[in-house]
Amino acid sequence: MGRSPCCCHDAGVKKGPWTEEEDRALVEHIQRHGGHVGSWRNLPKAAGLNRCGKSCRLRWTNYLRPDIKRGNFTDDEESLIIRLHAQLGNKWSTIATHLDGRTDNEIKNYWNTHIRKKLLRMGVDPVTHQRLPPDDIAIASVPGAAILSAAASLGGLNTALIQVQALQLLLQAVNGGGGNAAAAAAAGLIPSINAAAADNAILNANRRSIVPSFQDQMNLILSHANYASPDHLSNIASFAEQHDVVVQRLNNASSAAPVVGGAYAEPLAAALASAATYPPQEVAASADRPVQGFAELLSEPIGMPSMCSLEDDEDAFWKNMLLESSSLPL
DNA sequence: AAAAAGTCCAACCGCAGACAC
DNA sequence: AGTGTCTGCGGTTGGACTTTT
Repeated sequence: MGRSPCCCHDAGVKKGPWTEEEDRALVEHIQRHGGHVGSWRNLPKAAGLNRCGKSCRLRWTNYLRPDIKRGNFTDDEESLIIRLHAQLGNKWSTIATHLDGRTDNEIKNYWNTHIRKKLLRMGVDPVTHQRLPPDDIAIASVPGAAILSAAASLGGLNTALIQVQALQLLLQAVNGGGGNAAAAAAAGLIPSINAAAADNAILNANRRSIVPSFQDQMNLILSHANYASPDHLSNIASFAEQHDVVVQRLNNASSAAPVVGGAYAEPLAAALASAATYPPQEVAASADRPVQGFAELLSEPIGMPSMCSLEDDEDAFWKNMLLESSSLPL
């Protein structure tokens, strides 16, 4: 109901950084009242502070509260913030309720100063969580070494995002959308993919997960690349459906030995080379195609999925990828 | 060593929902 | 139903600090 007159506009009310004495007065006042503030508007006078009630509330909730956790954000916290932001947008206070001891202000600052820039470096729009258009990031023209370097610079960012990025680039190349340049760019990601796969293997080794592993997703993509044309792939490139296929495969062959990191380089390079020189070689017998039916089910080709969109249940691949990495409930 | 540029984050601003009267 | 007050929220700012030139 409109804006209220605020004591902050009163002449003589102090603004700016808080002194130790002011902090002490505020904390002691709140402690004297058993941690209950009552009316923020009346608090400054009662506590002997020449501050506006609003300023006192902010100081308490963002800095002086005893349950506040200081220090750097962990990788898990960072991953959770990204996931929650994809789901909630700039609802910092809601996001803060999922992170013990972190304030909305702190999370907002961390997003704007760290995460946002990391996502942009990865070619991900921090607002929509979708990949930026190729014109914006010119990914196909970036040498493989530069992509690898960029991936390495991600530092603490959870490996799940590297995996997501790698898979998207790979699919783009395998689908033939980027031609030779895209294939070459994706090939440059092989070392990053291997590193991410190794990380993922470590993650999965510590728990029995029914979520498709990164290796399984890679194997599925490779299997597509080896027998299917780009046109065919464009029809079956729904991650939600790939997810179903992978789950089915896992159920059918749960004892299969996992593929470890370094094993990808050779078959992946071959697959990319094949995709880049479409039309491809001999197409395998249709009976061997696990996703043969999808092309018939879909009336129109499906484009690349939205990156990290957690609101869309059809994008179970992204959701599971991130859930797996954070192992935290929604 | 010093100036300029960039980064970080505590604190402020103003809007709007909830609630009391 | 209308109005005033309180509180919470998200966007923005400004100054301290760090890095680069």
